[in-house]
Amino acid sequence: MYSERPLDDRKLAVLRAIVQDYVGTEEPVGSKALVERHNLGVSPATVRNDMAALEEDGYIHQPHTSAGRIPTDKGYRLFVDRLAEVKPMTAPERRAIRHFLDGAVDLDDTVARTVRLLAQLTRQVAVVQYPSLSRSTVRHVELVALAPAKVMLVLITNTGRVEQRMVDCPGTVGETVLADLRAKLNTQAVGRPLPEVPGLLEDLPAAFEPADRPTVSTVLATLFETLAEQNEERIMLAGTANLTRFGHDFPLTIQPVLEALEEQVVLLRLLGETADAGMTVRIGHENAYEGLNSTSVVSVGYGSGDQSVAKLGVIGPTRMDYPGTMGAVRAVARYVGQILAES
Amino acid sequence: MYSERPLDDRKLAVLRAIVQDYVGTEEPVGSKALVERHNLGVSPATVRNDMAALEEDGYIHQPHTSAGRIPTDKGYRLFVDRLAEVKPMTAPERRAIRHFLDGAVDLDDTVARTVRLLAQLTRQVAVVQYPSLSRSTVRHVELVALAPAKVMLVLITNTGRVEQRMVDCPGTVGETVLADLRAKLNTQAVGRPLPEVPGLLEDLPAAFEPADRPTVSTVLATLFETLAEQNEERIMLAGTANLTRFGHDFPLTIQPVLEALEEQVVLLRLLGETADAGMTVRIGHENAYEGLNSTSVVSVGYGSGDQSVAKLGVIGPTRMDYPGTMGAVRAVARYVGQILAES
DNA sequence: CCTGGCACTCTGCCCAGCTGAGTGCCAGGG
DNA sequence: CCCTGGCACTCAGCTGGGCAGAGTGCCAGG
Repeated sequence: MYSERPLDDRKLAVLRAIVQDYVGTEEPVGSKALVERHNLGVSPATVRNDMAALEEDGYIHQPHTSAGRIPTDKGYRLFVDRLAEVKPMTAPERRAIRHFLDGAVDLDDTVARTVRLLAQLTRQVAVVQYPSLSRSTVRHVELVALAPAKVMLVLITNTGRVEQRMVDCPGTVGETVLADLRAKLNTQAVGRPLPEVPGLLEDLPAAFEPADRPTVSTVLATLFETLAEQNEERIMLAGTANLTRFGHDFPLTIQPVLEALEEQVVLLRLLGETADAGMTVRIGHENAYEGLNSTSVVSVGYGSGDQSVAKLGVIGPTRMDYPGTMGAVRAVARYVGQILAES
Repeated sequence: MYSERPLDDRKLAVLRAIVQDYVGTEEPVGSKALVERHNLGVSPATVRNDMAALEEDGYIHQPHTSAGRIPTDKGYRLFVDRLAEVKPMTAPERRAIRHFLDGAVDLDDTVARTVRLLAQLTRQVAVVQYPSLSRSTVRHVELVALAPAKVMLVLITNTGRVEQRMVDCPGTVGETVLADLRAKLNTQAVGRPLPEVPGLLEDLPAAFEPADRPTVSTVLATLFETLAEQNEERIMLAGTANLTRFGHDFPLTIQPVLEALEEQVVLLRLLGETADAGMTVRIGHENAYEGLNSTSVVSVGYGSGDQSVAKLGVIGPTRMDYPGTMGAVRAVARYVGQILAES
């Protein structure tokens, strides 16, 4: 890479204007239109020179001679990093968000409302990850005998998530043993982060009669399995209908995106790349997944306290309203966090 | 409506050939191409006469003069009712279905696998409704004291579905009362269909000490609420990426469909219109929901025994391979039923 | 009742020409 | 040294005419 001259303020202003106009009109923007719409204080000819410089540096691009300019991924990147301010939600908007999310009755409902809200606010595709097991703590463990040798194990986390598994025991399970195990499990595990639990319970079978140990071990094994099942991470989607407003060249753009959205794995990885703190914006080719090369992903972690337990975000065309989208994503994440903390 | 002459066999054969060709090529089919591809044993001119008759009766339609014919909704309807045989799955296909579904570990997984499988087999959008509470029976009810006045209620159905609710009780709940209530609930409700349960338990508070009755009533109220929550019916979707192969005239066709797919309510109503027994095919305008006017829905009930507990189906363009789609839908429904019955 | 022949009607495509937007470059002025 | 107005140039997109091909409807004859 050869060294680039630093861009002076006016060139930055021109780039900002180009991004704003292009996002608004979806059409390549020319020098004349630019000076008319923005008070740049210079003539079109001057703007043209700046544009030529911006193009040489790779911030904008011309679809063909005698067309206006379009920002490149690099241009959007600069815009996001240095030229745009996250647009805060207005007070009524905040109230509406708050109100909408407050109506939720359980975790499923909270996530469902969040994802719909986000899709509606940004008019793009919204993605919300369920609070992941790995960063939650145990609220309660319950054991229920369903049949002589069949026990149901229920794990409840502090985020309100409930996981249940059937356990087939090696022999009949006495109610007293079950009660004992239940009590011990809860005393030792409640309040602890999920990943720590296996270590804490390792020696539990030793506290039981030798005859009961196989049963205890079986139950523990299932519990550990449940705890470890990272791949059980779930995701909820909304706003796919907004894809139709993506661009004019349809099937080509939309199909890979729809395919990506069907793959939980892809979405999880996508959200996984979100930095733990602060908002992450991945523009166009910055996305590892090829099908999303012409989309941008704005994502952020959310959590019930200071720590983030899961991620959420939106997926839209690279040509999106970054300040507005980022504002909406941030606001929604903040409120979901509050809701989770309260419940 | 004026009386229509009965269509003779050859006209029916012509209609069948038109449907088959159009489904294959996606292009209006003309008389010459028809006689070449199918052994109709007559000349194009004759076919033309038949086509004119079919058109007059509204079974086919000409986009413009000097174009071939396209089946109308009415044409597809006749085809489905009288001309098509459900295409059974081949033995290897059946094995693959069986094998794929057998790998499921719980209800969520079963539904997820089913919907993906269906989408893949039909290359269309697949919809699967979770086994609904209303037709299931109670397998177990569990009560867990989480805090002095906080009880968790867990309801498990014979289809493997688990619903849990938090109950805030009016006062501290003693463990003995809870155990008593738990026992009574299970004795009276297990094995009963969900809708019957409220009637059976109505008088339960009377069996307790007056002091405990408010608690018992509160728990019961929550239980009944859970039972009644029909709107909790959930649906899983897959194969939306297949929408891109829908037609050439893109955004217009696809957008209303995507919007419909986002609305659980619409999907539920759609599946709700499925007849309880046998397969239902709704073609084009036969769909009540306007956005799906250019799509067909093939749906069927499935269940763990003789009775259907939920519905599943696919949504595709009216121009779809009906015999193949119907075969796939029927086969998948049958196997899911078996899986549910076994678990 | 079927068939071959024929005239007719369209759509889709190609080509040419025009228009307009937008550019790059240059010479002149603050 | 940077900005500006002017000017020639390029090229996508639209328009209109002309052409080819597919497909039809109708008719008279077997």
